Amino acid sequence: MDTESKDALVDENASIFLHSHAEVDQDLSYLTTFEDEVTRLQHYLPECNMDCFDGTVGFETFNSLKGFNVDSFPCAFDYDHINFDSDALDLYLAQEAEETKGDSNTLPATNKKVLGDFRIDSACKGTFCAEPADEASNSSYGSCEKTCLGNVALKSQSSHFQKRECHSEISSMYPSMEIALESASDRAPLLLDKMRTQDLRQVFSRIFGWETSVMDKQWLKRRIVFGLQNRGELVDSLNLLEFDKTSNADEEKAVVLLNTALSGSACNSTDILDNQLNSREKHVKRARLAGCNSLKSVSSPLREVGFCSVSESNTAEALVTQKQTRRPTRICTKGLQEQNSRYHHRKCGASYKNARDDFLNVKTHKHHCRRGTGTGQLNCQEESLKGTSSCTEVPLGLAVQIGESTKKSHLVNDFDNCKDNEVSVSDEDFDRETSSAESQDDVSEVDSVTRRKRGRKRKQRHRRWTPSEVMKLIEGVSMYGVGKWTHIKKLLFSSSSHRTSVNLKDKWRNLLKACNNEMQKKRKGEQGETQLSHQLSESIWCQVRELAVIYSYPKESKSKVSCNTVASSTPSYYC
DNA sequence: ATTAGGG
DNA sequence: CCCTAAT
Repeated sequence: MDTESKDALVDENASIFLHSHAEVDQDLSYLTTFEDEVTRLQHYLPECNMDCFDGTVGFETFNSLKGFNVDSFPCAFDYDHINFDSDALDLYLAQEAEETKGDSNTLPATNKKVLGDFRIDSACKGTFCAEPADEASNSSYGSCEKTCLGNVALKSQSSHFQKRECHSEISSMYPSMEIALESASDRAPLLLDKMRTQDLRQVFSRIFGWETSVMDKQWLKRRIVFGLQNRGELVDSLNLLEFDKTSNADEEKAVVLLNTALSGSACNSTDILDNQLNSREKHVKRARLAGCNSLKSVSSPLREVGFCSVSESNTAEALVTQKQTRRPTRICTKGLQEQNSRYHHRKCGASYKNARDDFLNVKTHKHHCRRGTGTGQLNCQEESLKGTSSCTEVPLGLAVQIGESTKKSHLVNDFDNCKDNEVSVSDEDFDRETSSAESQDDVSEVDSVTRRKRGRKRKQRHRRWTPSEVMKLIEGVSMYGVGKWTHIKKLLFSSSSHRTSVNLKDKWRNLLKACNNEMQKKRKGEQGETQLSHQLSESIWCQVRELAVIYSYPKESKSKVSCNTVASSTPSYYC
């Protein structure tokens, strides 16, 4: 590959990535998937250097000014395989485009290896390396000039990683990533490339459910490929496409095949979501390394399950998983603007904010609807439904513990009540926030139905604390003490963007209260246990009690804990 | 920016 | 979970 063609290649990639902001803002479909956000990210890093890819890898923790938050970067691995696919696809498309320039129709076999030969070098412990096995590419690998796209510059600097003791997890991640790469061996683009722009757009609309104004073939191809992948039908489609290709089918057929591949299960994303709302596998693909830097390596068993499923991407199960992982989203702004007077904007979690709102400058409006606003709440929900009927995504009923409603009065609003109505948020928020493998048990069908009836958007503010989260919190308190919420957050909840330090504090407060209630019940001999107490073993309460004694939470101690436990009772009495 | 505490 | 005050 000579210099000239490299430049051309860069240009090709530029056409992939560098859509204008106006274009991005105009077409809401740009904001629908993580992959789009990577694209958007690259607006800011058009030079496409190594760090650029670091950025895509650790998107959540990316800060345009500071680079990565090193602390949490190691936990951002859940996106890696996606990005690999993306970048590999970029490279592939670029090379393919270049090839087809000189050689119109034939698609050299060398194209295939572009994707297939990626390997993840796990030799560098704690360092994330992905390099093309291609020698030619490697030759200019280090330079990281504008050709880095062609070189697949996916390499993180070791220093970013060696800080954390995630090595084992990272290592265990490699197999799945390799598989992810394997499964992405894309021949779909081959066929897609033969299709006219109109066809691509047609396919796009079939996949995503709405028309896009984008005429960029590269972009459309990427979207389609990822759309297929999202629906877990990439493999199937590839098979169809492959077959189709060998049988000399024409473009029309390609469209038909693509549509066919999609029509079976994917044409109505709403229905799909309805049906698959509560599937526990939804989060698998994005299973993150939650708690990977936990000092005691509080491991979530579900994590392994997640990775396992990813590795088995050829199984039907994994297909389902993929299908549920990402889905098209529409950004709803119309109607909301009318409602803005009823809302007020509100800040949100720090990391979240940094990674998204600040950086991307997305139209991510957070609307806040408080109970005290009279008719506001109901109206806003109903009207936003009306005004944005075209984008009424199924509310992904998030976990709300019904059982807790009976205990609501005892806790500090642990059971939250419809405060935020967050719309126009890209999928990733949801995925990210629900991707924690631990939260898989959270989904309450009854509640999701309830929410749906109430016109609830898919964004739920309240996330039930899972037992493992509680355990992490308790562990954190025991290690750092009460009040060190920021430390605990950073060290144990760095991967849980939705758990802020304040949340931890609140949860601890609630835990103390709940713990106290448990004890009172025990004294009375009652057995009416809360759902929470079912999930949390007795040892948990025991730990809470002891910690409550040690650290005696301010104010809380005066009322119940200290009066009952510290003063009169032996903390370990019930243990 | 964090934390405590009320709602 | 949200908000505010205090630090």
